[in-house]
Amino acid sequence: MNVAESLATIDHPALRRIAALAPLGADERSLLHTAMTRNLRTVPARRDLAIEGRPVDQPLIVLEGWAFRSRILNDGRRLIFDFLVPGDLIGFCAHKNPLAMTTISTLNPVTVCVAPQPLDDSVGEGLAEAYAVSHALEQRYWLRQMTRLGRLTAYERVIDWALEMFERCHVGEAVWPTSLRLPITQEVLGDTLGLTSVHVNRTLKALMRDGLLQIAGGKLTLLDRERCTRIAGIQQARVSGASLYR
Amino acid sequence: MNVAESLATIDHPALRRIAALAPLGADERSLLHTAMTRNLRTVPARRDLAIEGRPVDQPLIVLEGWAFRSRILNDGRRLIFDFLVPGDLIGFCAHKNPLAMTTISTLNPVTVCVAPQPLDDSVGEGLAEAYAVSHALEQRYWLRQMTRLGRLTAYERVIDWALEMFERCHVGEAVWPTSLRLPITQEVLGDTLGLTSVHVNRTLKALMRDGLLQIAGGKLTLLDRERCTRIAGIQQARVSGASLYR
DNA sequence: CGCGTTCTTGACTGCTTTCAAAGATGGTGG
DNA sequence: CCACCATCTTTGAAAGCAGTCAAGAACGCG
Repeated sequence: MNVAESLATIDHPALRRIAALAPLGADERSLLHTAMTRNLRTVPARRDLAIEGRPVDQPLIVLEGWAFRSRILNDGRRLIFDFLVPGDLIGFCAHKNPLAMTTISTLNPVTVCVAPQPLDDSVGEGLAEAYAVSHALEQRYWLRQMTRLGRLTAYERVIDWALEMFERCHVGEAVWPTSLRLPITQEVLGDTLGLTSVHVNRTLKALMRDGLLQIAGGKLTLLDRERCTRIAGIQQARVSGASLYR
Repeated sequence: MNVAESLATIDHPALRRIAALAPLGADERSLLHTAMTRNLRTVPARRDLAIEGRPVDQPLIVLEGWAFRSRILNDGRRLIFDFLVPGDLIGFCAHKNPLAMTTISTLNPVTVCVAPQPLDDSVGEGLAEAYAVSHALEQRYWLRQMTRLGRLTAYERVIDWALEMFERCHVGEAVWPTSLRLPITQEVLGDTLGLTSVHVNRTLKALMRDGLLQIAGGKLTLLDRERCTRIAGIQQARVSGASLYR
């Protein structure tokens, strides 16, 4: 691996996010790098990466694009559990013969690679730790989603969700940008927040009017992060002593 | 230990539930049995077994009593994520230095024991599998909870939740009893379903009027399981996840 | 440029909450 | 055994947040 490749890979958002979860050795980074440059698969937008109830196959890493986990009720109602962005893991299961618990669908073209397995105790300890922390974070997001759906108003839900998206996309980074590209419609956001798209629209208008945040043109912009954080007001528990958050 | 004790333990709901998750060898049952008769700890009602943000200590098995996982917002709003009943596991984490993601509080006196660790690959494979399946089930319940909170009406939420409680308490059992003792108030149920206790009360009245189920005197009774299943059945996943198009 | 998707807005409906107060329940001590 | 108290349940009236329905405007892609 030459220097140019090394730099390019180190800058890859997916690798950056995974590396932020646990300290990785040079050999582990190399394992990841190899996986990320081979066995790539790109799935077009609006396709399923997994279908609820079907057997889970190889564990994957999302390298490019966005996807979401959802469930659709018999009468058509849909709930979106969460989004998968570069650096997220798919299909890790500790037990035998696992079945997919949710459907995973792409929002735009998604590139994945097979997640490398830890080789032995020396090469892979950090990797295993990173996978475990990634899983713990996912659980934390699910708890936060339950709290949003169960106890926050529409206004609060949008704010809290927006902050979470920044967190997810910038794990371990000291500074957040002020905006984030989102390939999602208001309908998708509604199904994520347990609202109708009409009410999402009205709520977004109110949030912009109040100078808190803006979602327009496929871009989420935090207009007043300070005030958003205060309104969301949910205490955030850290999952690990490691300094993932500041 | 005399025979009577042994029989009593084999019939113990906690052991029965864990054994239903994966085939356990005689030595593994023995490990569990030893753990379940030593190092017991009983915590009174209305105490915390864990506090969000604090370090997680030994993994535990609930032997007796009920507890719940919750989060309380700054202004006092509370969401209950799920309930822990005999046979449920607490404090299993794959990564280092884990912190509790939720507070766990007891509803009545709860007896726990330390969960035995698998000894090696021969004695413990089934145990490890049981723990993994238990964890997967927990995640499944969380997804179901998100769906309830995000997309079901109050009426549907109560029904779906009631069926889930029977499922949780009778994992792997062919026949369900028609009723279940629940040490929970309507206030607790409201915080579980994202409703006010007042509306829970009204909804319960409606469900009883419609002959579907009854929650009274600390007992949940399924009056018409068939019809309840049909109403909650909207939660059954559709095979065609393909998602964006309705 | 044209068409389908997405966004926006208004009017109306309705599920759920809020507020308040009375009634039931269960445990405790006299 | 009963009085007493705290907790929990129940009910009504009014208000509010979010959903529904509908239609026009804006956007983006080919």
